Amino acid sequence: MFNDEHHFAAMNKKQATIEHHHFPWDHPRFRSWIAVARACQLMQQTLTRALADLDIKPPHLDILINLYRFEGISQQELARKLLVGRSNMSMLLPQLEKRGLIERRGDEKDKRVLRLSLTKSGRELTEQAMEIQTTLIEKSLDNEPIEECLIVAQSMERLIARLLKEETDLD
Amino acid sequence: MFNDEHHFAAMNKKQATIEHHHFPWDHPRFRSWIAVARACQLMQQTLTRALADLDIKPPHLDILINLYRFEGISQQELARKLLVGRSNMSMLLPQLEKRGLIERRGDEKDKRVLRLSLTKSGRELTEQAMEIQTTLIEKSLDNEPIEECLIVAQSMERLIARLLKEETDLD
DNA sequence: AAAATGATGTTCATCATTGAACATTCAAAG
DNA sequence: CTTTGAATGTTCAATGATGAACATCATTTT
Repeated sequence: MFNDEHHFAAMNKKQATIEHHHFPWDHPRFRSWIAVARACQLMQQTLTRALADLDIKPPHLDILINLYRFEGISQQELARKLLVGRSNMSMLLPQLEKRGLIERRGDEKDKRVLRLSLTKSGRELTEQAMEIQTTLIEKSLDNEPIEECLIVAQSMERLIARLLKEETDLD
Repeated sequence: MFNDEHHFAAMNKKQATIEHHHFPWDHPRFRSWIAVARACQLMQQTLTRALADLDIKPPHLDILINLYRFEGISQQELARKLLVGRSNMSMLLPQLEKRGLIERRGDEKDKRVLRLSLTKSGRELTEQAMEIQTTLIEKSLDNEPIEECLIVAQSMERLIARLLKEETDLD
């Protein structure tokens, strides 16, 4: 994946070994991250095809799974968990509601917030979709030792915490 | 990040320990993958803000970096490297061309293909943008030991190879 | 040579996502 | 109590990404 560049092919060996990290792709962390990003992209595309039969897409599944775990969550909280904007939820949730997969009920104490929950058919669809996603992930990662998966998970969670902290520090 | 679910809170301890992996979020690989996906999303958003001054977005940078490394690449090859559709390139490249960042010249041997290259200002902008991206990645990952970065990279590259193979097997 | 197959790039309709502007409602400060 | 500020959800225009249908050009088959 990182071969066949002919740019600067004439650079002599001495320079190439002495002058480290002149290009991004010479940085190990950079290359790691590019791999992560590409893997995510591919997984997303694969999942999209795997979910096609259920007529939902990854963003919808993200929503459904969170409603499955956190019944009565608000749109705002949902958006925060998914790291997307509120407006996005305002666009997607009415679709799911019209399909009879979710319900939106106004909170009694606070008339601003809408509390979300799955309907019966929504819960059933979610279970099917989660089964598909879990199978895909297991199938894709079953060659990776479990310890390495944990290392990856920990790295990513530290990264998430770090980026989120940076973000809130700016506000 | 995986606490506070009140769903099935009444499940007794025996069941919880004996019945493994009834829910996706109990699967270690599933949780790993969710973390990877969220981290990617956050990185993308952070990079978007970091690039705002240069008036380009991550997809443009992906293109520019590849043109920087692989001068004279075709649109098709570029789309393959970026794991996107050809139509996507047909939409984005004319924008970059109008901004004077890239050039598209028809191949002489094969009149179908357009060969892509950076202009002088395109190369300068790319270097600035790569500096920004590299700095962001280094800054975000400098707490992660280099060995763990390599483990992550290898895991991801195996995953990419695997998913790509699955894909071509279907055609 | 002619025809069929394949590869490359474009166009188009569709959809997810975003940020800004807005309305409503709540909470805090005066 | 009133005003001020913040939180929640909606609308809108703009953008990136996709797949299907199409047009060119190349390659292979017949």
